[in-house]
Amino acid sequence: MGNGVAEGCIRVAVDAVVFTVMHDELKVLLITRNRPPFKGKLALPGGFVEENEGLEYAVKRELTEETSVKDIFLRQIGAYGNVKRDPRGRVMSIAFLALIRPDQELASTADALGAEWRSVDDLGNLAFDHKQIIEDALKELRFDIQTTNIAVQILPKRFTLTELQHLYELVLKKPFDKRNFRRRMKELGVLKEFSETKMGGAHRPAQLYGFKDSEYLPLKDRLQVFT
Amino acid sequence: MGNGVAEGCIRVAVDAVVFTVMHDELKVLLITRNRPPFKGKLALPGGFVEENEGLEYAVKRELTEETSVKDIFLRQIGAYGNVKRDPRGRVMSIAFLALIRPDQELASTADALGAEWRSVDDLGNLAFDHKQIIEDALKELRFDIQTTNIAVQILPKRFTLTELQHLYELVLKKPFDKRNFRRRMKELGVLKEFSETKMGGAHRPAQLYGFKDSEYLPLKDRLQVFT
DNA sequence: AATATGTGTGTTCCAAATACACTATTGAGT
DNA sequence: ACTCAATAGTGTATTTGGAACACACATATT
Repeated sequence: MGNGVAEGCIRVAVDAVVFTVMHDELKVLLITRNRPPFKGKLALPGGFVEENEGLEYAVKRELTEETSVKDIFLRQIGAYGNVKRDPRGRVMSIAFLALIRPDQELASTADALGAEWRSVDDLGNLAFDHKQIIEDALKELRFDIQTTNIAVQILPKRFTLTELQHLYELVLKKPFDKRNFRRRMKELGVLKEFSETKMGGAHRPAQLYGFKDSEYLPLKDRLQVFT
Repeated sequence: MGNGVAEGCIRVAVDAVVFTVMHDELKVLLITRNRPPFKGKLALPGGFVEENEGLEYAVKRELTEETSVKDIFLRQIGAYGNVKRDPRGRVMSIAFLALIRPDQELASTADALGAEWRSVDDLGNLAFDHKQIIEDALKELRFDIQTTNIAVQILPKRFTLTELQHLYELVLKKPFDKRNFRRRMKELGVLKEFSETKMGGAHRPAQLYGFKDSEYLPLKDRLQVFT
């Protein structure tokens, strides 16, 4: 300990792990780095936190700067502080998780050579420890989708229960029984039913549903194992 | 963005939320601050991360320096990065959680006016946002005790099932049925039975148990809500 | 009208959670 | 030696909720 002004001063970055579903695959949003280190490699969108901004503000700003994605909900998942994780020197990073609709514009910007959606099963080598961060984020996502209404963020205002089930099956990588899934979802009490139906297919039109709450919300306070 | 060497440079601290159980109460380890800001106030043990040390190393070092508690397991629970959380300027903190045996020596050191155990129900005003951090840590602890073997850290090598149940009841603030508790604990398969019994009381001697694994370990990979 | 696709309801079956009350063993006191 | 107090230890019946499954219904396509 001491009294130095710069004591404990470390460069702090934020990184966003943004998931979506496209073409029946779970995708994560990556950029191609435009600067060393790891120039030309794929990495999570992110960057350094400014002196006068909060972490959540910083990650949203960086995300918009690098991918033009904006106005999304991001949840903090952890701090990565390994001394050697960045070749430039000591840089720690706070990682955030999001799940968004696939219809966002991904503009190229000055800060990155372009953003793209990559399948989580086919990431290749990534810059820094970003592969590890994505793995951790995926675990959090799988947990969150079972215990919060985070699905609000990716689904349109109105969706069918079949679409909802597809999402769950894709994220959790396992099939569900249709009838039981519908029953349980309705019993959770987080959905509202619209009077409209979705026409268009060669089949009976599907009832449309939406979430009652549009903010991130734990479904039950927290899981109880011992009751 | 830019190229400044000090870009994104923020002072980074670590804080330890260390719980134990004493006199049938859940306690948290606090120090009295010896320096401004908040001089004389209670705070979590912690301090600035050095340039060349990892986060976990830093929090262990600070904890030992300030309370002489050492060799314990600490799990990261999150980063606190509010711009205004420290009157000295921009300081963020990474918080860690631990659960330890109550028989540790708490020595006074140069860095703090002494460490003490305080009941979580009677904290009073704390420095910084430490009250919030403790609240969050308590939620994590309640979750962890149900989904990991974190109880290893606080229990002696050998303990009775009644002692184990007391711990759970205290942390989760609810009573359990003795028979169901014992059955489920045994079925979890994380306990081993010793042949010895605990003599001494004016009653039938209790069977002694221990944990098979002594490292922090999720009991099931992660909770499944949708099966 | 036959078919493909998806919706909606009812029933059975099984596993997990819950509720519940007595016996066993020791030490202390007399 | 006997009794009492105190805690350890145990088994079963019932309920509940989820999973699996059968079937009926509605619509658009051909």
